[in-house]
Amino acid sequence: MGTRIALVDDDQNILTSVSLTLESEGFEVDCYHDGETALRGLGRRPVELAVLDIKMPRMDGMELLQKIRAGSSLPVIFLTSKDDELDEALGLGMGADDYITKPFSQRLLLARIRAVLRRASHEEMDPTGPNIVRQGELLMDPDRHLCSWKGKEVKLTVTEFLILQALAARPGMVKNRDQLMDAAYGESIFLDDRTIDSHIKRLRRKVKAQDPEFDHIETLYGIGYKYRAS
Amino acid sequence: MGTRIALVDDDQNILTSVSLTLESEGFEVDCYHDGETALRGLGRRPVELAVLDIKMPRMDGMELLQKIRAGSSLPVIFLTSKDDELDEALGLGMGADDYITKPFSQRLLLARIRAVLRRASHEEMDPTGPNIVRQGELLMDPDRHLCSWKGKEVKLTVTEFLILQALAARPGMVKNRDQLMDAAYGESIFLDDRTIDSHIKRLRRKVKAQDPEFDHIETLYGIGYKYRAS
DNA sequence: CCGGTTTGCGGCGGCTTTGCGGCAGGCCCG
DNA sequence: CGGGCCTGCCGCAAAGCCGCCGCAAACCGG
Repeated sequence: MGTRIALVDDDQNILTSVSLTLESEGFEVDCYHDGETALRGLGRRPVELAVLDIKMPRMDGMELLQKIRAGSSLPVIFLTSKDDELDEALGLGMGADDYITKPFSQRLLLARIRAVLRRASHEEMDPTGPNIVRQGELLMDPDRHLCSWKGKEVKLTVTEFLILQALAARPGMVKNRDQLMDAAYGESIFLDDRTIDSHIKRLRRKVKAQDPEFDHIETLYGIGYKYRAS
Repeated sequence: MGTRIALVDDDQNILTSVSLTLESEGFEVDCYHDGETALRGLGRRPVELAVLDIKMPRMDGMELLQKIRAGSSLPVIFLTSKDDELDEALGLGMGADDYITKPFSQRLLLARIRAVLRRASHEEMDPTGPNIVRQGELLMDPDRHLCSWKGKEVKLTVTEFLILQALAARPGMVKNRDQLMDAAYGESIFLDDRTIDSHIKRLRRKVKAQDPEFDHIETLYGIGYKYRAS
């Protein structure tokens, strides 16, 4: 008998197509149209993983996740609409294990489901999970190379991404240019210190393009930079 | 038997979800709803790490931390709401070992807990810990280049920071100008003694800008300076 | 109380660090 | 091969920092 999965979405199309796919892969699927019925259903028929749409009538995914998490550590994958603010992916911060943006391929969903299940089963030895950085309004997902400020996407190059990540992962902590260099490139590479300044310049410019108020990348004269928590 | 962790938060949701996660990871968890009961409980059942919400009824995390620190070096991780003020981040200055802003993923919390525990266990042999200075209302955290008086940030330059640190690290102890020079720059540099006076001048001015009453940097005529404990 | 010494403090010139526009080489992709 | 992006660096201007000066006030021993 296959692994049981709960699927919660108010879109009947998704419900049927996804459940067909999953069943053809040997999973057993419980479908729900909204959060409230899902919550009741989950009480009666426990599952090993839940796939939740974020936007739903009566009780949305976020709220449902909280209620679920109040009583168990059930693995959860979120479905988010592309044009839902990226912000919603913050659900990850709420304790979801992964998320997928619509539209998505069945193949991708399957891969994610299997990955989450794998992680859940031997959790201690495989701490490889989505390594989301969330600092106030800043959201970074290295796995998908996604970065957003106040829900609006900020397109960063790899180097910029790594530097911002290094800063935001430890808000308040001062990083000198060498440390940022190490974060961006491996250790032991020789470049002008001031190259970091250039990246900081471009970083600030890009985020400010979304929000002129942004000023969380602080300069410490003679020391380096730090990310100021909100 | 797993490592014992105390979890203190007034939000039942967090209490249950976090404790479930931690227990599934092999930790043993003691839950408390507020600081007062936590303090009593900690006396009866010692733990190896405490996770505290900053905002709580009856006795908040900050106060609890102080009471804990009065009698032990128990590792502490703070939970902060994202809209708590900067001041809260200073909880670190109060001697917390790390902090996480809500909402947070279970995964992140786990990672931080393990990191703090790892650091704590290695601490005896590796004195490279956070080197926080706390003297009454004065807080200094070199890693974050953070200095605050009565919760208000005081922006210092590197030299000023080093000098104040040298003074405040040993309150009451007199330092002559050469000693302060050594603290600020390495040893063996030749500068006019009176340069120190300039830094002291600017230091006093900056702290007084936050609190005109401040007078803890004392002059010892013909000898040097000392930091007077509150 | 007096004179010499020490300190507080405003200010200033020079040096260092940073912000930022710009540019040219490199890489990737069509 | 051509165009577009990324990137490292340069150079200038602005900002920040620091050491020192000079004067007035504070201090202290006699």
